[in-house]
Amino acid sequence: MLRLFNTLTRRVEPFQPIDPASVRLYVCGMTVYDFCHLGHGRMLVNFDVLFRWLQTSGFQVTYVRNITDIDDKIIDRAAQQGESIQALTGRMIAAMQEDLERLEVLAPTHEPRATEHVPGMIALIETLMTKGLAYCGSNGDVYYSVRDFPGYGKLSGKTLEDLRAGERVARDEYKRDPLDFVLWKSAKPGEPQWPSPWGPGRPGWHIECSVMSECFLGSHFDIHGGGHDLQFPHHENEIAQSEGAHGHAFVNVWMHNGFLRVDGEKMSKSLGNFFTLRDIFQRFHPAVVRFFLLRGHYRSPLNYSDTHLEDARQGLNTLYTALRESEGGDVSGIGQKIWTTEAGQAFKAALDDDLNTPEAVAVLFGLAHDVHRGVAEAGAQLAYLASLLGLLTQNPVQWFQEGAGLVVAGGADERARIEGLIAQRQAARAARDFASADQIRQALLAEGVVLEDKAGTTQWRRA
RNA sequence: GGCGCGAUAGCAAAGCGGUUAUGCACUGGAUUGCAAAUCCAUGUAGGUCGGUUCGACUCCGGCUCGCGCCUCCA
Repeated sequence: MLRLFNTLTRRVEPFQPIDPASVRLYVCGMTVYDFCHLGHGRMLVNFDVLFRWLQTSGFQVTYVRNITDIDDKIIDRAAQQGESIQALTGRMIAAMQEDLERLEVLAPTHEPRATEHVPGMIALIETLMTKGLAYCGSNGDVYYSVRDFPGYGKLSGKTLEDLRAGERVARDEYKRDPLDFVLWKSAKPGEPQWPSPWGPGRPGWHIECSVMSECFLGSHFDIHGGGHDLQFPHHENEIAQSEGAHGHAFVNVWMHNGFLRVDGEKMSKSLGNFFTLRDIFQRFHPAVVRFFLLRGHYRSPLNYSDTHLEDARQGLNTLYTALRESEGGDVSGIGQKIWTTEAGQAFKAALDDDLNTPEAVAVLFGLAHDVHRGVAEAGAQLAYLASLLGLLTQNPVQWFQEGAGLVVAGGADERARIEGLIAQRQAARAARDFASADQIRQALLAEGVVLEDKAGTTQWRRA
């Protein structure tokens, strides 16, 4: 049985969906004003693994991952670059989708955009007004009144007093309480705006998730996820909005993934220490990045460096070597019987234990070992289990020839040239001219091509 | 200042109150015309000080160090 760490209770607990056959999952996605960086990639891959594992576990999963396509940063960035908001967000959404496809992150069931749900947001704010949980400030902004929502702080484990004691709580003359947050912002000239009972304006950030989750999943659903930094205030505020409006529980399980770090510090836009996925993909194959991310537990911090990515690449190559050895691993005929095998059971136990992907990956290495020792079906099991994590999806021979996880120049022409040299070397070997044969081996090795003589033929791969 | 998380071998990273995690790198042997891959065999751990226990890397407490949230942030 699947067990998940629930931020709300701060412990790992058995997962039981509201409806036994299906799971409703919502994850806070991207604010599209820039390219995705590796930290975003980590979050998206982690929840992709959850999505996949829930499905593998037999649940019918409705997965909603929103896109925030209106907010201050988007407005600022568009102005700064002299392009329209739609042009900027359109460009960034396309880039994100390309990045995610390369990372083999599956498309969610629904991917709503904030701008498509403004009427719903206005309706929810009106409900909050009616219930006395929201008020309109003299500046025309509408605020949520946190002191009127009992239980504010339950997700982040903070009390209103704790929060007020913080040095960094911003003062705002229009708010009744410094912790009150904006539900609706009145429009400034030239900014995008929608009509509302409080005048033209645009929604605050938190309200969109309360509305879009309810639209697709109802007002009470199973799992809500996001990065650790969203725990407070974003998710806390979502709870205040949704539970305040509906008067009943909003989400059963809250999940938050740990940060990706650079030199021990959180990778973030504000620190400027981020690496975009597309930059990394210029050097490493996306599969290496995915594998690197899954070698760590989703809740632990994970340090990024080229050395770590290179370690991951070597490890992934070990798995691909086994897969190549087993001739690709014929997955047909595996099916449900995988769960009666030792490896299958260990793999399931690992993922059922709060998505312990490092341990699941260790099972894959065990199978790779079995392949080389001639254990029947080990290759097929390896390919099958790895596919459940979105790993080892490439053809192994191609994988090795196209760069073995590195991005190398050269296409079909380059391959023909290498194979020509290999043919020359084979001729030299046949003539027992080992000096010439070794010369070709050395020349190819110098350009990163490794030759592997085996059973009379020569296989090659990139180092 | 408030709240919380972490400290595992050369590097990365898990589980576990007593039995090999795993990967990368390294060492010896086998194999190979030479290699690569692989196999076999080895080595390197658990911040620090106490406590609980027959026994602790694993539980409890102090200390030190690192990180996060409290402001936009995945």
